[in-house]
Amino acid sequence: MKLYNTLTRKLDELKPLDGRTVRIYSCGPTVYDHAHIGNLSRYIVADTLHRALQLAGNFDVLHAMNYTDVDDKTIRRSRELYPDLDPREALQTLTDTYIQIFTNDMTRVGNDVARLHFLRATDPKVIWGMQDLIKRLHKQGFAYIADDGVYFSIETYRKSGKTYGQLLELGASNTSEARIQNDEYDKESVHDFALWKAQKDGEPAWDFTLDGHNLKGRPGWHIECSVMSRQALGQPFDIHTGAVDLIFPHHENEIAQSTALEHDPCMAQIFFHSEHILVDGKKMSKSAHNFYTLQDIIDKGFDPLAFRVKVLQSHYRSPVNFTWESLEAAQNLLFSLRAWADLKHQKAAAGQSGSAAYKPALQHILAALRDDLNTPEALRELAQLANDGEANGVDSEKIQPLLSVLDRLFGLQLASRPNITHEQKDLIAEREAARQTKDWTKADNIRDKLAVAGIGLRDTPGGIIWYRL
RNA sequence: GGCGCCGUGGCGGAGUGGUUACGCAGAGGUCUGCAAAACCUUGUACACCGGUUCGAAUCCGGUCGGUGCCUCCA
Repeated sequence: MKLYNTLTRKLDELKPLDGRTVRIYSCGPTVYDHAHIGNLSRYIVADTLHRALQLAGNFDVLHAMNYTDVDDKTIRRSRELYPDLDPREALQTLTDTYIQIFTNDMTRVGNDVARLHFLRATDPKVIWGMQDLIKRLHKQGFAYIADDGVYFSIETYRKSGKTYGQLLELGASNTSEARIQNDEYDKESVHDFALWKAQKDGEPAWDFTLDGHNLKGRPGWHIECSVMSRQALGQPFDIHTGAVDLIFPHHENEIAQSTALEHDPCMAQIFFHSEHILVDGKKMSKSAHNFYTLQDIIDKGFDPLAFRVKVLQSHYRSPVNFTWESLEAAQNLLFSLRAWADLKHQKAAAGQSGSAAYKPALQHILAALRDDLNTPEALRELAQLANDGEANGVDSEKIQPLLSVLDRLFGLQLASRPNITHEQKDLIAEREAARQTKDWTKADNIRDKLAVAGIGLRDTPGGIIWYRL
C-alpha cells in the first residue's frame, strides 16, 4: 500500500515496523465546542485509511486518537460556562460534554469509534507521562525554565545533531527581531515552544516541581501528542495523521520532543496529512458565515452519510469544495446506492446477471485504495456497480457478502438495510391486482399510501421494484 | 518576504503525453395507464500567453486569479 509521506515528499510503500500491525496515531479534536464539518471530514479520511489498511492492505491496525481537553480555548469556555465550579471541575464538565457530542457526530458520519483507542490529555497517566518527559528533557538540556513555564530549546536540539524542520523548511527571514520583542512569552528564541505553562489566575492546574521550582500549571499542546502516542503505540510507530495546518508547528514540535532523547530519527515513519475542506471556495470561518456543523447539515434535511460520500468523492490531498449543491449531488448518489442495495430483497427484480462483475469491481476498488487512498476512483467503481445492478438486476444471493465488504470499506451502511414489512408487500400485491383489472384509481391510491410510508414504486418490465424515498 | 497547493464542461471532481473518467443536474427520444426507473442521443471542458513534442488538460517558462502554512486552528 502506497501513501504520500510529508517527511519524504513522495509516495512511500507502507511496511509496518513490526511486520504485521500498522500503528496509527490521529491528532484528535480540541473539545471546547461542536466539531465543524472540516474537522469531521478529516476524521472520515482517517477512518477510511483505517478501513483500507485492514481490507486493502491486509494489515492489523492499532489506531489511537487523542482528545485535547486542556488548552486556552477549553479553559476560557469552561470558565465562562461554569464560573462557580472549581477550574478543573469546570474544565472536565465542559470537555466531557463535547467528547460525548464528538463521538456522536463521528458515529453519525459513519466513522467507527469503537475500534479507536482514545486518550485524554488530562488523564493522570498522561499528565504524569508529560511531566516525566519534561523532566528528562530538562535534565539533558533540551528544556529550560522561564517565568511563565518550561520551554523547549530548538537550538540545543539542533546542536545535538538533530534536524528541526523535517516536515517544513523554515525560512530564516521571518525570524524578525520585532516578533521576538512583541512576543508575550518569556522564551529565548522565537520558535521555542512551551512544554508546560505556569498557572495563571483561576486556571486549572496540576502540581509540578522541576529542579526545585514550583511549576504548578498545565501542559503545552505539543507535548500531549508526543506522550499519548508513545503510551498508546510505542515509538516509533507507523502513521501519524492530521490536517495540513498541523504540519507546522504542531507535528514538527512533536517530532522534536519525541526524538530529542532517542536514537531514532523520527517518531513515526509516515506523516499522512490531508487537505482542508473549503466552503464556497473559501476557508471556513465564523466571520465569513460559511461555518457549518454536522447539525446544520442535518437541519437542512441532509443525511449525515451524504456528507461522507461528498468527502470520499475527492482525494484526501486535494481541498474539497463544499457547496450545498454538491452535497445534494452526493446525497443523490447515496440514495441510488441504497436503492441498489435494497434490490437484494427483491427476487422479482434480481436478474441473474450482475454477479460476474462483483469480484473484478471489488479488486479494482481495493487496488484504488492501495494507491494512496484513491477514494474517488473507488467510489466511481462502486457507483458503476450500482448502476449496473439497477440496469441488469442483482444476484440476490451473492450481493449480500459484497455489500458487507463494501460497508467495511466505505462505511455507508448498505448491507444492513431491512426488508419492507409483510403489510407493505401485501399492499404492493393488492395494487398489482388492481392494475391487472385496470383499476387505476385504486392502484394509485395504494401507491400514495406507500409513499406516505416512505416507499416508492417502479413498474418495470421485469416486475415491480420498491425503493425508499 | 519564505515554503506550498490549486485553476478542468451548469455544479462537484478524477485524469501526469495520444482512446468517453465518474457523480449530480439539463435537453431530446424509446418504454410506460400515469409515475418512476432503465436505456439511447446530446452539450465543441481543460485560466491566459509562449515553448518542448509527430502529438499536451497532462512536460517547461511566464502572466493572471484563488488559496494554505509561516501565530491558535482539522
